[in-house]
Amino acid sequence: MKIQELADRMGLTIHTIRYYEKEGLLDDRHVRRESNNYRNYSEEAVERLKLVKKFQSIGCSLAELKGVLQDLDNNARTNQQIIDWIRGKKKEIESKKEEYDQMLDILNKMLEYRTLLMEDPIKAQEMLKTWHAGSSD
Amino acid sequence: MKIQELADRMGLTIHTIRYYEKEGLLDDRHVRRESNNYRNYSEEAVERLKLVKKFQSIGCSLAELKGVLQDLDNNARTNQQIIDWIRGKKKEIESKKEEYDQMLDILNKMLEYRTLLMEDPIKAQEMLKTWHAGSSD
DNA sequence: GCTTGCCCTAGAGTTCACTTCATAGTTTAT
DNA sequence: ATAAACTATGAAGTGAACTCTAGGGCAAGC
Repeated sequence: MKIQELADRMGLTIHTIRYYEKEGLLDDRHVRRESNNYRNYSEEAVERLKLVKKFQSIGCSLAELKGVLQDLDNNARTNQQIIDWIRGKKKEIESKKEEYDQMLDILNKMLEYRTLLMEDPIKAQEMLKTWHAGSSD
Repeated sequence: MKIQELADRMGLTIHTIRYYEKEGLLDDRHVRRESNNYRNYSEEAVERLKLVKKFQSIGCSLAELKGVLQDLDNNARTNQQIIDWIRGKKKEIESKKEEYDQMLDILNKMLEYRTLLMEDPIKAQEMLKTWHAGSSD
């Protein structure tokens, strides 16, 4: 498949895909060149880019991703190193999820207040007071 | 309190704090100038920066944050607009959390496989096969 | 055969969120 | 009184991840 098709399928621009290749996130299992020098992508490229997007969505930098993917590809690290990396990542993600939960709490309170403000502004005022009494951070 | 003290308390650099001010995240409730032109921060500045950090940690850009904070400050938007914004943010966070959960699943599988690989490589091989049979994305 | 459209490369430009620098005024300690 | 330490400003620099441009090669339709 040619680059534009892959870009459409993945929701990326052709620039981004070429950029990823330059950054070492794709290798010859994913891209080959046709006789006219056009890039030709395999289905594996789709899977690879899905993985890239997934990791990226949880805050992996491209550099980190590159390391991980290459290590998985060619077993550059020992199994123990990989296990350690996975454990570290899991912790990161779990604490990130906690932050998100805290943020959801904040938003829920805000929403509660704002909704009440539309229905019963006086009660909303009271709500504010109880918050200010008991919130310190 | 002067800038270095605030920086220490918040775990930020003085540069970052001045930068935030320049970007409109702090106003005269948070910073005033002394006669010598030094910035003098109130306790509210601490709360404000905590809020900034919180929003930032869930992926808000400073620009978005500026809009939100200013709107909350001076009621620039209608209550309904704010409610809509909160609902939108909640959805964003919830779908982000789902992504994190998916990622945790992936990591857990990887961990399971890698652990087994150390204890019983043959079983690990079998594990790989069952995955490849049933995974498409 | 010529236009239109997709492909190539190398490199410059952009945005975000800082970070560093140059230069200078102020305060504090010795 | 002078040095060290803190403050100020404006502007330039950084790194990540794109994004765009210039200048060119191939390919498909009329």
